[in-house]
Amino acid sequence: MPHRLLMTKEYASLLSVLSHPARLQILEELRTGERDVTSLQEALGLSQPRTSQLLSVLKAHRLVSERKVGRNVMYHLTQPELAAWLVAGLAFVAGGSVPAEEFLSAIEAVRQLWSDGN
Amino acid sequence: MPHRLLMTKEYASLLSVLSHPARLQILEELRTGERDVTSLQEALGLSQPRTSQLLSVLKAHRLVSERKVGRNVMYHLTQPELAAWLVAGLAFVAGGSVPAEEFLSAIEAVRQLWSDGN
DNA sequence: TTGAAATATTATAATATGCGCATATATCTA
DNA sequence: TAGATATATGCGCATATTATAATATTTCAA
Repeated sequence: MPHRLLMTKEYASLLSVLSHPARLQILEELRTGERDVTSLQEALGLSQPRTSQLLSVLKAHRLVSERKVGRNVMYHLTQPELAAWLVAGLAFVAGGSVPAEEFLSAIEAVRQLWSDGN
Repeated sequence: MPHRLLMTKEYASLLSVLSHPARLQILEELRTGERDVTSLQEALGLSQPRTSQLLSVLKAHRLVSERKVGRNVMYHLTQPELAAWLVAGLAFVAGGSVPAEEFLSAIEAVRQLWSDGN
């Protein structure tokens, strides 16, 4: 398979990992540093197994890395710059349309959230 | 539904549209300007109906816009900056690992392709 | 070593997506 | 108007993804 197509496929597969609300939220939580599974689980309001499998998907694509501390597992962004790139991508939500006022403010709110230390 | 979750869902849905090799290729083709359906169809080696439905997905999410010219339909990026953002995202393919030499060069090749006028 | 806490894995039912095929629509040209 | 060209749409099936529930593994602490 030619390089270009290979790349396109790899890239598409990366994007498909990102294209999931809960996985995006996990990345959002990790933008400020390490978190253990239970902490993420509570922040997202998900079950423990669900949280764990979402993390394993992110891990499989090397978006997050783990570190064992006692009986906990701490997760962090493998490449912290990913968070900034994701924030930049928010600009394309709602496409080229003229979005509703409310929607614009929602975008801005989330942008803040991701940018600030919270 | 709170703003934040709404946004996350919207964003995830945008990313899912991007997470498809052929759709990425279409966006790649459009990075330099307008193209009609037949031209895209030939560039991608897809059937006409398939090309058309891929375009309709991109259109539904306002990533591309159309313009009728005679009996042709010309498509273009609604937000041309999307292409640059996608190029930046290539950095995260293969995650934080140390990728094989060959793989790195493939990334670079594609980056060139997207950046240059071809 | 036994129990409890933290995390991971597996099986599975429900749902969504991808894609080929047939067909429809619209526009131009002879 | 008939035919050809360009594009779009609807349907159906195969496959992929999501999410829940049950179960397993690891580690600590008493």
